[in-house]
Amino acid sequence: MSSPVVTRFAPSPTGFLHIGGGRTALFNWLYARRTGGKMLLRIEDTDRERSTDAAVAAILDGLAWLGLDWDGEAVSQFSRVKRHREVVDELLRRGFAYRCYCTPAELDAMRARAEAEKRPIRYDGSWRDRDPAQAPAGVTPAIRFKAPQIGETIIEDAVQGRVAFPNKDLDDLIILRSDGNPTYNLAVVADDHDMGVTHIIRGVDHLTNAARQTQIYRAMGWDVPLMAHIPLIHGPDGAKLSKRHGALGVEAYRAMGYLPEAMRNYLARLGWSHGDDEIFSTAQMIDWFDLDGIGKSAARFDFAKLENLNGHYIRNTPDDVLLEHFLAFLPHVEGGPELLARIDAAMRAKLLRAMSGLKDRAKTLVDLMNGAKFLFAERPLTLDDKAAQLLNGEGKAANAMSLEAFAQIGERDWIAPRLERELKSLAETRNMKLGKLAQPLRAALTGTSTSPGIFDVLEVLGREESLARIRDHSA
RNA sequence: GCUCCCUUCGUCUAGCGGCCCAGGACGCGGCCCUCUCACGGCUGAAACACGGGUUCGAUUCCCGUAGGGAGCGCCA
Repeated sequence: MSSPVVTRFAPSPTGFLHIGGGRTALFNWLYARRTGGKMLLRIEDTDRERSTDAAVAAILDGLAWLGLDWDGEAVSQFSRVKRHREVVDELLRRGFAYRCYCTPAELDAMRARAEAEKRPIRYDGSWRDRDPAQAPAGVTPAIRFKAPQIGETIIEDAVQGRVAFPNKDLDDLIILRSDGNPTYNLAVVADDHDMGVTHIIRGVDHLTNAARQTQIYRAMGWDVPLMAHIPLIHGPDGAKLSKRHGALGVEAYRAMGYLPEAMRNYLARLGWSHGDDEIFSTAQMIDWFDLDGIGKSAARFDFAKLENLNGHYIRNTPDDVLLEHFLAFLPHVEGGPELLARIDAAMRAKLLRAMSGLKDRAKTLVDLMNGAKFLFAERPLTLDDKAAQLLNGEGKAANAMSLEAFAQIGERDWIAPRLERELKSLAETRNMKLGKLAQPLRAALTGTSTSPGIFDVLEVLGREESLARIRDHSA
């Protein structure tokens, strides 16, 4: 009976939850779900200068939108500084740490010198074995970890495989700042150990940290959790995903009209695979997820594929559920709140009836919003270029014919199949192609050249509004 | 500069020595369907970075080269 899996997601609250962080969270969540374990959330806020409450809120909001939850309360790393200091003290007692009286300025100089001489940039260990009696007066020391200097530190990584770091390349890192606050690598080890974390899944940018952390675990005599360092996500151009290129917060993807389940599917497929499967539900994802399906190379973010996937999910979401998604989305998009304010019970009913026609043509909720605009439009409709072109003399004449035919249909019979029969028979008697009648109608009814099926448009708009819009543009 | 990692169609990937003159998906081209746009169906172009080994046999294993990435803070 092996112990239950405990994973954790540990973002630092210095900004929004970016897409790479979202995927890391997803992988941790999937692995915990898959194994029946837990996923913990820890906010790495030991950098008091840069951590903000707003960022914490943004991260929680991002996770909630992605549909990822965690077990227990979110832990603030900063709240655990006492314990971190205890660990540092123990390391000191055991001879695995020492006081370093170098000032930041001296360290900068050391780095600059190393760089100029093209030597590796490392702390020279000047206080490692120096007698503390030589400590300069008035300088509060930082505490450094006394790292092994020979041999190598091996990481058995579930994704990267066996990775060896020569110990001579890993210098004595600071574990407690001169102001008495712990640094990241120390805090992470103490917390992961105390929280019972069994599996650490995070970005490869932490791989070197993994080696240093392993040394601290060993010094403390603690078990090293299993690590899985997942590759990074690159921008469409292959460069690092920076704020300039698409390292957007997940809320930006919400505003672009993507559905959380499409996002989950896309993110899971980016760097992880289960054979040739492309589209899978969250339940399937949980069922299939495992660490050895994760690749080692970085992946580029491809909006075209995300869009395609999103379109799939939009089309396959039931109309009423999709309407709820749509309504929840509106507050986040430009022009959305204004639209939302105009949605009363009647408009809601119209949207629901139009939904099946609308969703087949939408790849994002933004498309859905644009597609639904004709429902909100007021007469006289403004026409786009193509619509205006369709409403030339010939188009208007066609509309006049359609108008005459439709006018004979009563309110009660104003349903798509009946309207379709009417227009088709009109086209037949006049020996016209249906398109010659339908396109001018579409232009008059929606102000555009593309829309859901014309008979559905007529039905949703209703008899009175439809006839009026056609009349506006008939000769 | 030093350490570590990566390299299959434009992109995401399957492949874990013969099933591969390399499969799927997105994107792109063509055809069909059709009231528009989508959807859908069919179809086409498109890749094992390069060079050496190992092996009866390499996309798969090893070593170089080239290219890319990550890390090298009293940041996380």
